[in-house]
Amino acid sequence: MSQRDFKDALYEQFARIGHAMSSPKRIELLELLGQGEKSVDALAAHADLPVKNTSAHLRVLRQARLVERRREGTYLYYRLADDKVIHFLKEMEELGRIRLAEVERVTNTYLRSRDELEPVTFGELRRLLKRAEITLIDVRPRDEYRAGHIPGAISVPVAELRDHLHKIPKGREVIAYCRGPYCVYSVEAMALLRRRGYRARRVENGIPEWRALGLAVAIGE
Amino acid sequence: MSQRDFKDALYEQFARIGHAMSSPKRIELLELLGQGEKSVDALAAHADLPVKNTSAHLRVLRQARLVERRREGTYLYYRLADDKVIHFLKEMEELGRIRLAEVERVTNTYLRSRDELEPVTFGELRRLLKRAEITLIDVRPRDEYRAGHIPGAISVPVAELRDHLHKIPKGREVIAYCRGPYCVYSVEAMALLRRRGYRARRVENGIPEWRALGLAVAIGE
DNA sequence: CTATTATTCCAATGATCATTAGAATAGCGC
DNA sequence: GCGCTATTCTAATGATCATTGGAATAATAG
Repeated sequence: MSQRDFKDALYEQFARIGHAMSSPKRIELLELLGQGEKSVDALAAHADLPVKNTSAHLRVLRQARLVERRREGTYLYYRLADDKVIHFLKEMEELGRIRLAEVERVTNTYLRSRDELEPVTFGELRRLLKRAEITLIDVRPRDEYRAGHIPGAISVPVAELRDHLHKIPKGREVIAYCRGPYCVYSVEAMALLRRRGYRARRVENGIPEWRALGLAVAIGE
Repeated sequence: MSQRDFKDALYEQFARIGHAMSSPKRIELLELLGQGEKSVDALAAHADLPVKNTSAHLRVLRQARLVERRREGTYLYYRLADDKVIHFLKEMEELGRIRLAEVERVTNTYLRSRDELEPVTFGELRRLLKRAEITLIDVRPRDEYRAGHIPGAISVPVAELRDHLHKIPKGREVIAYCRGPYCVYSVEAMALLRRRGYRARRVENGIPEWRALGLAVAIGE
């Protein structure tokens, strides 16, 4: 084997990972899997894709060894193969944020200027939780809450928020978190709460980032 | 703008970075640029590509804002746009190493079993350098040495090693380093030195990794 | 201004990929 | 065994990409 062949073979293997990350839909699927394991069906629904299509993308991710799966009855549940995958994805997004002005532009267009949202950092959140001064709500779908949430948070999926406001006391500040920095659930939740007279803010990051820092995660109801 | 449009636009931006990393040759080019800035010409020679082709790949990398360039006379010199790029590349390779058994296989085929090489870690290298017990040689091309090398190393490009053995004292152990963990220069250098009766080892990582750790780099001759 | 060198742009080719229809599989309950 | 559901596999389509020949550009030297 020549030196050239060796290099070619080596870089080709690395490129498999790049290739897996070269499709917007595959990135979205990985991001969703960062919230916890999910069936093909559920992934398809969240990513707005036909199941067939989702299956094809998962195949590519599986070939790059980024995801694994397990069977339960007729369902196949996919999960990230390693914590490193989320870590890598976050690095990629940070590089995007730094290098690509378009990311900032797109984000500002939809989320308004980020600063207007007065996001809460994890550090501040932990201080506030310790003093028990706030109500922390997890506005993701309930199964994602079950798969892992910040200790002390209560589950109020954004779709049910309007009907469950009675669960949330008015005197205390409400802090919402969801999937991550680009997830809109907490933005929507915050807007609704403020309209109803609550003091409300959102956390700037989500569960995958919380996990990546090695912070404790509560599981189940 | 709907939530769906927002997500699509956002993930499409991130996918630009994945796409840039989805070609083996582009990864090789980034790796080369991790050694220091280089002309299209030089990149083409190192990567074993036609200049035209190299130019096209650099175009893609430039569109993803991973590289920048500067003109000097009729030459264009490309460089990495940010230290984060190398950092990201290294993350990708680590994920590859963990996830892709093929990488191990390819590596072992060419470099023999890695363990046989008795690689020196950066930690050990620094201890040995402090005690001045070894001769440290940089076996990369001379321009890469000039662009940045480990303080205390002397430049002996692997191609010239055979004719410059007189520069290297026989009593002390010789340690060689090159571009990184998959670079074969130091492996070749080590083999030659051992045949000639030297005690020789190689460093397990290279300059990009040294830089990524924030360690001091010497520039020039 | 012309010639020369390094590089890019344009356009066309073939290769690879995403998507999607239709057939096939795997597990389950009967 | 049969029917049902979730998912995958196979194959074909069109879209995108890498590659490459030929023309164009940009800087320099004469």
